[in-house]
Amino acid sequence: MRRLMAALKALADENRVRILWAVEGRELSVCQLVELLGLAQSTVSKHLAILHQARLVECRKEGRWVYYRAADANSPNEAREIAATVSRLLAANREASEDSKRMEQILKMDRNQLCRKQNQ
Amino acid sequence: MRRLMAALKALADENRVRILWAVEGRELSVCQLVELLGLAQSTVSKHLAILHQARLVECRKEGRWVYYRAADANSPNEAREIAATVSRLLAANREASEDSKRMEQILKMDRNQLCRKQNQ
DNA sequence: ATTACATTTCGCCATATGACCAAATATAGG
DNA sequence: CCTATATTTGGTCATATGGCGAAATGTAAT
Repeated sequence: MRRLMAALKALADENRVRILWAVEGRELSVCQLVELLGLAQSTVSKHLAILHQARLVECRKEGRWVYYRAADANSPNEAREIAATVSRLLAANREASEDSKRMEQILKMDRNQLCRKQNQ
Repeated sequence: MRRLMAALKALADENRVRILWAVEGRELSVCQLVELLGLAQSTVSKHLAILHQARLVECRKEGRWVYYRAADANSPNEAREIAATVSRLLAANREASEDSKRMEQILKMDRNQLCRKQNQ
C-alpha cells in the first residue's frame, strides 16, 4: 500500500504529471524540463526526486548531466501501471499535446546554451 | 486536465483510496465507512465530497440515508479509468483485503444501531 | 410542533506541500 | 588548484490539507 500511495501522491501535482508525460518514451535533462515548465530549477529537481522515489521515473548520469526517463514499462511495478493509465488519458489531452509540441521545440535548442542560461 | 487532476488529487489520500475500494461493487452509508476507517463522521463526509466532486463515486438518498458507491464503470470517464487501475492493484493488496473482511463484518451489524451509536 | 436521526458544513489547528532563492555538491576542463 | 557547469539540497514562506468537535441541515416519526 505504501508503494501505491507513493505513486498516487506523486501524481497529485500537475507539474509532476506534465513531467511524467514529457519523459515518456525519451530521456530529458533537468534544464529541458525547467524550460518546459517554467519553474525554478530547484523546484523541478525536487519534483523529479519525488517521481524517482515513487518509481515513476528512472535516471542516469553522464558526467555533469543527469537524464530522466519514464520507468521501464516492462518492470512489473504498481507505479508504472498507474502511469500507463495516466499516459493513455493524456494522449487525448489538449494541454498534454501542447506540451509535446513545445518539447519538440526545446529539443531543437542547444542544450548547453539552454542550461547555461538557466544557471546565471 | 482539470478533471484528470481532480481525480488524481482525490486519490492522493489513503483513506479516500480505502473508501473507493470499499464502495466498489456495492453501496454503503456514511456510518459504515466511519466504522471501517475509524475517523470522525465529518471527516468521512468531507472525503466523500471530494471523491464525488472528482466523479469517483456516486450517491443516492433514501430519506435520511445517503448511499455511496463507485461511479458507474460504463461511463466513459477519466476518473473511472484511473480508479479501475487502482482497484485492480488493490485486489492483490493485503491491507485492502483486510478492509474487505472487516467490511463483511460491518455489513452484518445492524445499520440503525451502528449509526445511532456514532451520533451520540 | 417537538424529538430523533443521518449527514453535511463550518471553524480551528497542526502538519504537509509547492514555489522560490541561495548554498552545497558533483563533475569536467585547463 | 581554480573556474565552469548541471544539479541537488536546505531553508523560508504562503497556501493547502486532513483531522476533530460543534453546529447546521435535511428527513422521518409522533
